[in-house]
Amino acid sequence: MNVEEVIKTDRSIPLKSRTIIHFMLVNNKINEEISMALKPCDVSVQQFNVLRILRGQKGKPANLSTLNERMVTKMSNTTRLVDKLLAKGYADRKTCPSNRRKVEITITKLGEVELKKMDLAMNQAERRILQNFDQKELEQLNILFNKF
Amino acid sequence: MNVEEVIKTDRSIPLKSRTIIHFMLVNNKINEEISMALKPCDVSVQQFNVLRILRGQKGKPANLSTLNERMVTKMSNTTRLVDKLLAKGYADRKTCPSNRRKVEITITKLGEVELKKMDLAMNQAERRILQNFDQKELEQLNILFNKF
DNA sequence: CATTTACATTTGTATATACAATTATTGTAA
DNA sequence: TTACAATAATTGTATATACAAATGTAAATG
Repeated sequence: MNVEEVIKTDRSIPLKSRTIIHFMLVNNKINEEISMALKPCDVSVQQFNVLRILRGQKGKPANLSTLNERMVTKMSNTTRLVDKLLAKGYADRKTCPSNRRKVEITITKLGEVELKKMDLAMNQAERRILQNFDQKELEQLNILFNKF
Repeated sequence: MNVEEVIKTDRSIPLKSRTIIHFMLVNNKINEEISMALKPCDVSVQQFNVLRILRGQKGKPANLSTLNERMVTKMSNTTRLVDKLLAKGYADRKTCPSNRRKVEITITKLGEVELKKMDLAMNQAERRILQNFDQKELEQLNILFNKF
């Protein structure tokens, strides 16, 4: 992927600007791959993400603030995101008996079954996205990402 | 930035998955910085991007498909994006005389003045985002990004 | 030269997201 | 124990984005 070629410019871009633009271009590609992979499962990346968190709870219910805290991309409306999962029957929501301000969200059996399929699709997408990287380069990437 | 800490998990994540999640976390941070930087200028990243392209045309008008082609993040509605720039008086739009299907978009004097301010804000954001990187690391990043 | 096809942009519509305001519940201090 | 503040979630609203359909213009074809 050549930056100058993709955005069709013939001028040279300062290294810092170029790095940011380059990053954004990669981001577009990754998003495309992932949403394409999850499309047959009929969930968004965010929904997939929340399901994974719920599964990680191992039965222990999660409330909205916990979900928000653990989400990769925080968004201002976790309520409505969970609404979608309820509508699909992938999650269950009830008010917390000990503190009725809170809410208890769990993944359903169906949610777990579907999540397995999503995992598969996601793994394939990850392999496609990172197909040109060897182990050492991936580690290098992670080290560099730590500096952000 | 430690992935496991940010998403609050205690399990170890496979390297490929970790890389993707790490990337997304960095993306969030970059987006936050940039939209914060551009907020006082009252434009979105996309609008800023289009203004830069228009300036790059050096007077030569651009049509919508050209803009779309050169935008870092392609989006399905360049018409309405340009509408916003017109409303702010940053751009000008007229139908192309030689081919009335096309449209000629140019940056206005005011647009150029404001874009200068945005450049400044953007440069500061870029410096903040990349403050922990030295020249060599930036080059390394760009090389690795090429592999996506 | 009438008809079809291709092109460039715009509009409609559904969904997503950001941000602020509101509701409901609990905790706390006078 | 009443009033006030803090917490947790929900709702309203404005804006953003994705995707498809529609509009208007030009080119090509018979």
